[in-house]
Amino acid sequence: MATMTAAQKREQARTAYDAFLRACPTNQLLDRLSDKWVSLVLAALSSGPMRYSDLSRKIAGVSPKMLTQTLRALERDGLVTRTVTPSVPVRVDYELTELGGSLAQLMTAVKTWAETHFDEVHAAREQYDAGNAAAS
Amino acid sequence: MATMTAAQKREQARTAYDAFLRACPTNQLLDRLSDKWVSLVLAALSSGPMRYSDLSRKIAGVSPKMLTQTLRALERDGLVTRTVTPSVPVRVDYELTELGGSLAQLMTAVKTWAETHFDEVHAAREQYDAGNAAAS
DNA sequence: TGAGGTAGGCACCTTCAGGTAACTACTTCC
DNA sequence: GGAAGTAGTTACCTGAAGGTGCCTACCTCA
Repeated sequence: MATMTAAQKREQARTAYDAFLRACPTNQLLDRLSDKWVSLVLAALSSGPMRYSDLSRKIAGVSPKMLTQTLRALERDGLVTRTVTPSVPVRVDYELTELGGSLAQLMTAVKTWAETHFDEVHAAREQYDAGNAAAS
Repeated sequence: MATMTAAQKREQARTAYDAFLRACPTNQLLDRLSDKWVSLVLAALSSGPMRYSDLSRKIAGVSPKMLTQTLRALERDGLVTRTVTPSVPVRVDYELTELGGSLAQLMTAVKTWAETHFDEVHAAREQYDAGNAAAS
């Protein structure tokens, strides 16, 4: 029975995890929030509504595919609104909803934490790296 | 000059992005925080110190590799402490530092947001999906 | 008149994060 | 004496996220 220990345990653990953590709606939202581009788009939009091309310029490193994908996800979750103005060249504006705004505030709080404690983290890193190098 | 438009622009954009956003220390910390396992480990440790195997059981879905990797990263950033007790089988305890605790509180705030607004998000999703299906 | 901008969609292709499995050294329990 | 647990490390491999290029359709400006 030695052959099934690892596999079986893994299987059991996975099942337990699915039931215990994966099914938790909070976790699903957390996953969404931890997306790389979501925070950037949220930050960009927190200074007011923007058009698609404005966003792609402001965030710069984002590919059109990812930008569209991220915006669709945020729109689906009711965090941003997508307003199409059927003018001469079709113009599309994206804007934070109230819900999105409240989330953006939270992200700002996290950002503030990062800014406040960055020096501590940085010091810890240097100390860790130095200790690591010396220990060898 | 038509051949360089896309490539050149992309290059420029990438450079601008690197200088403008990637170099921002806050962004680096944000990246760390948005890690999938970091939040889970933080949540697990917020209820008190735990041993390696305790963590691997509690979080379940995590592989030993990812757990070690996550813990090392957190330790390096001064968010958790790693205490080795050279007892009979080497025993290792992980515990949140003060810094880690403050971050865990922030994550809890985000979690609270997610719990509070989950129904709104869920409603938005259903509406979006329904509208999408009907529109076709 | 054709090049460029606006708002993406589609398909391919690469990369790398993360999973899996196997191994270590030491000890204790059966 | 060997199987199992503790705390990992290492090498290998896959799958999915994300990047890139190419396409549309319409309009305007040089």
